[in-house]
Amino acid sequence: MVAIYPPRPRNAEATKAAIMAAARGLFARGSYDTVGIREIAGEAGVDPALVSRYFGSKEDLFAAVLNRPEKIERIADLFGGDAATLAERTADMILEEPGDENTVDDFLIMLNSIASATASGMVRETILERCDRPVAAMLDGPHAEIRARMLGALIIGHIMNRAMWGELSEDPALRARVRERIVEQVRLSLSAL
Amino acid sequence: MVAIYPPRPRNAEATKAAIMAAARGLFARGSYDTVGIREIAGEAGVDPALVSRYFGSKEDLFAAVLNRPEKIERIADLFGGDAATLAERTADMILEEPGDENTVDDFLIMLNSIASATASGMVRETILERCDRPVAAMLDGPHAEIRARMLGALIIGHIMNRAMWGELSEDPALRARVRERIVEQVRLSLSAL
DNA sequence: GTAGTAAGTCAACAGGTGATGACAACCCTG
DNA sequence: CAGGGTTGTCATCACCTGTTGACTTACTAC
Repeated sequence: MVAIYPPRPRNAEATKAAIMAAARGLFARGSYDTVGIREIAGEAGVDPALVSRYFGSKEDLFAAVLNRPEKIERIADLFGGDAATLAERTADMILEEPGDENTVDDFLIMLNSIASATASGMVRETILERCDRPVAAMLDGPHAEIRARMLGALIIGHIMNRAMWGELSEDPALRARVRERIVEQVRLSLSAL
Repeated sequence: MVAIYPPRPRNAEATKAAIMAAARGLFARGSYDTVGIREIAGEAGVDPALVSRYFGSKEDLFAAVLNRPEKIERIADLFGGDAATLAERTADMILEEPGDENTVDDFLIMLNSIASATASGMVRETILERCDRPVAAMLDGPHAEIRARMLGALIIGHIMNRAMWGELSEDPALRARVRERIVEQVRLSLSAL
């Protein structure tokens, strides 16, 4: 027996949001090239044609995901706050619990598609503007750029590591030790002269 | 470079090698999904059909690139040597000069394709077997696995950083300072408890 | 020189991709 | 009720992908 659902409520706003959410989730687990429009539409429960209709092209959709206001705000909070607690904030972000609105996913979306011919430009620009520049601006002292990049390398590494192998550990005590070490690493990177 | 005259010497071994070299170079700059067989063949100056003929499938070709003996040996040297100088070796690898036979490229091939549906499994296995396991075996003390992973994160981050933004700096003095800092970072990661 | 085989070439295939335009259902306004 | 604009559906296009099989060319052994 097949349940008959109402075809789909005619609600453009909700449809757009569903597409966006599906794209976000899929782009965080695959890359720009591996994730298809039909796959996104299927995950969102929407006709594939609507993706093109509402977002123009796949490229535009990816750009929209990259520039989601929630993401931009979250990253601005992370890199624009107090310099004294940057290391702690960074470590907490890296060890963040999985969830729907996850900063780690925002980074994964960028990192997973950095080798894509189409998306790499956008990704690079976004990282430069949203991450490197704010961090470099926050740091004082010589070679702020290089120190910002070394922090960037650390974050990239830990996030890809986590994506590859899952959470580091479920033991809270061990997690606390790992967090401490990450904080130390970040501090060291930020003081790199 | 490929001589266009005479048309092409009938030499299966050289052809295979040319394909392999082209694939290696392209996979280090793009991902498994973005690099096509026609592109590889073009770069090697070879008919696309020969790629399938000599390597079976694109997947098999990628696996062959992943398991190149030179690469395996290089990585084994890096992670299998003396634990006391591991930090220095790692830093030198990260700051390696560009070249044809570059360890950084070997890592990039793996990292760029880690989000590919087809290649990610191979890549994960390779990293686990060739990097994580040797490092964990080399370390003694508690939680060798986690410490190996933290070193892995560091390497991944620095290599992706370098691929994104190019060499850190051309000033030799600055490079030396950066190297020092990386050595410190690696030491810290290896001692993470 | 000639057969046999290795090496390279070419055209085509099935399948998948992003994108489009015509159509149908719906809702809100008059 | 009738209109128009919005929202969703469907079939299809042109293109690109990996792969294959039939063909031609070159080399080697007899």
